Amino acid sequence: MVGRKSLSGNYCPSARSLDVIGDWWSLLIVRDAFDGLTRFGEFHRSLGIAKNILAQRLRTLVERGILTSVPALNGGAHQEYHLTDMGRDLFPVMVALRQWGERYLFEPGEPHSKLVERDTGRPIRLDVRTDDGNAITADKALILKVPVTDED
Amino acid sequence: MVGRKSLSGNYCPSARSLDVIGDWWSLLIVRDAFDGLTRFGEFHRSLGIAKNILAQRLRTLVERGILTSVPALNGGAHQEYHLTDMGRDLFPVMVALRQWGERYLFEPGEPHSKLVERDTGRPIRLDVRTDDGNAITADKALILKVPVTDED
DNA sequence: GTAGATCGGTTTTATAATGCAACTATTATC
DNA sequence: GATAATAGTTGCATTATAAAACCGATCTAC
Repeated sequence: MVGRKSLSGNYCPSARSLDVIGDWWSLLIVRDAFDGLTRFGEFHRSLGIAKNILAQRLRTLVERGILTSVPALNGGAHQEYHLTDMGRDLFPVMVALRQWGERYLFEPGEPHSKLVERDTGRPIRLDVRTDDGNAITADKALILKVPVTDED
Repeated sequence: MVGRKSLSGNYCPSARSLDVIGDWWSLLIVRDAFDGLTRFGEFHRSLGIAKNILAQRLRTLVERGILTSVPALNGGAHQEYHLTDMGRDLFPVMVALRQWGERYLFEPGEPHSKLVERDTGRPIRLDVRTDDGNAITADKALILKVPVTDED
């Protein structure tokens, strides 16, 4: 292996996204960050990830601008990892994954965590639409490739 | 290594989803399938993936119900790989990834492929909402963990 | 204030996943 | 019927990952 293939030059935005957060652990760490976790040990316990891998992932997530490491809000001497705006904007990705998993990966009636609006308790979901509000399914969509340098 | 950690028993739907499609190549294959590719060689050329890895991924995607392999529509003797309903329902995940990538991983003005409504050419986007249509940002959401067996 | 526990990692070592190239069997093309 | 393309499989080299041991700095209990 000559190192994992990089998709960073690809003109498909999905491909570039996967290049950045498509590895095994990154999105799980982000999920925990959405859940309010900030410290090394918290991620470690929550995910059961090996510590060396966790350290490496946190480092690259910070490098790539998805997390920042800030020097502990509460006087403590440790670091805390917080989502940046870029990281927080992964929210729809998380919701999409969650929605799909709920539908296909749980037995009917099997318990699972739920995502709700904090204030009202209403369930949260997500839909694909055109900018004028029309709901879209996959078959009604079309990918326009970039004109010259075909790549996508 | 004792095999890559399985998250299939996790009560967080996002985690289970990542367990199924969270590896390096699966979502890229699915993206190409959305793009209309069906044959081994097409995926191979499009992704530049090693052939043994591609074969393995196609096999597990079929096993897991995301693709089906059908015996060539046009009399030909080869297999074709098509998205199942389960696979097609990954569409929002793809759109979410695409939208995030467009925003953060391209220079202003840098060309990239675009997703539009086939009939009208209108751009497609996606939003997180409550079931009564209220737009939601990450900070307004809350994950309700499953009651007894804390896991998520 | 010091002994022990906890936190946040790094290092080492073993194994699994990946990539590459070569090979094969089957199917299209001429 | 020869040639090439397709759709893989096999074997080997390399990389990524995991588990466990280790380590210094900090926090806690006494």
